[in-house]
Amino acid sequence: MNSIKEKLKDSNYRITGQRAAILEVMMDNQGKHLSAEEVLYKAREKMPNIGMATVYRTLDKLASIEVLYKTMFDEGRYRYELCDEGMHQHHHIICPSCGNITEMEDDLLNSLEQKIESKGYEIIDHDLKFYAYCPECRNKE
Amino acid sequence: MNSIKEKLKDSNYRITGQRAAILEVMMDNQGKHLSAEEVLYKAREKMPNIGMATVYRTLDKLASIEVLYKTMFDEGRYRYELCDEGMHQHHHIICPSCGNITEMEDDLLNSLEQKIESKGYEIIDHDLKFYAYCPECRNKE
DNA sequence: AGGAAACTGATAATGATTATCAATAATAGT
DNA sequence: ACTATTATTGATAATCATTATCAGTTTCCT
Repeated sequence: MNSIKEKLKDSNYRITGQRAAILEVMMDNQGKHLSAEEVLYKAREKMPNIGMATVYRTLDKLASIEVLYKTMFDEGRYRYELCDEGMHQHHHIICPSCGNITEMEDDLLNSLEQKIESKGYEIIDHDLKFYAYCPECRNKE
Repeated sequence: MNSIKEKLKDSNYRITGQRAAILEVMMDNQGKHLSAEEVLYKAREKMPNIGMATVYRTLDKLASIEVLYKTMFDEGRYRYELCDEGMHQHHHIICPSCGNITEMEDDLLNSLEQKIESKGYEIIDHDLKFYAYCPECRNKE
């Protein structure tokens, strides 16, 4: 939490009650992938008058300083998730039935990245998603 | 082209001038990833009165019968691309500078998919994207 | 040719996100 | 602590991509 505040200050961002509330929400929901709307409602439990524009602005700022990941899960809106310092490559498994998003760690992509870099590219990031019915949904049918 | 028309008929879809024009556009731009807006303008060169709703409807229908891929490239809108029968796993490399999208083929993910399936998931699809400066853009600086 | 059903274009509606702007609050320097 | 500077806020309007509506048109089967 303190290192996050340092990051904010380094970028000339101020630490406001609203930002603290949003950060709290993200920390309370570590490992989850929240939409801006979900963050708004959860943040209003802590600060009832917080506005939606503030939520969008804050989430984007936090993503720009790499405190949050901002990802589009093919449903037409972004979701935000707290960065996990320790985790290196983390991929997502999305269940088309219940919508649940599971994370998995694996360094398999390293060799592919080397291949791409050997062609002259400079890789910044990657994004790997699997669309797969989860064990729970498969059993329901 | 004929096999595509078969697919349309099998799904009770009619072959109209508009659909033929859109298919032509997609075939003229094989390997490219067009937004609905781009398809609209290109289709209007062949059929000036074609409406945007028709483009959206047709692209979605063609994606539903697996004639097109529909992918969201993290820019807030979908892009469409003609399916290539022969290609198995095809991934995308997106240059954040010029926006160009390159394709690559690689079957590396098979082993990861097996791992996921052994946990009880039923994989439907996957999506792997690399964000990387392309050789051309790297040289410009 | 005729008729059921699918399709079309124009337009309005939606949903997510972004821009605007006057009022407010956080920080640095005194 | 006080103040000036500047970032930030909430409300609202605007934007952008996409979807729904609907009356009129076209396709295609017989």
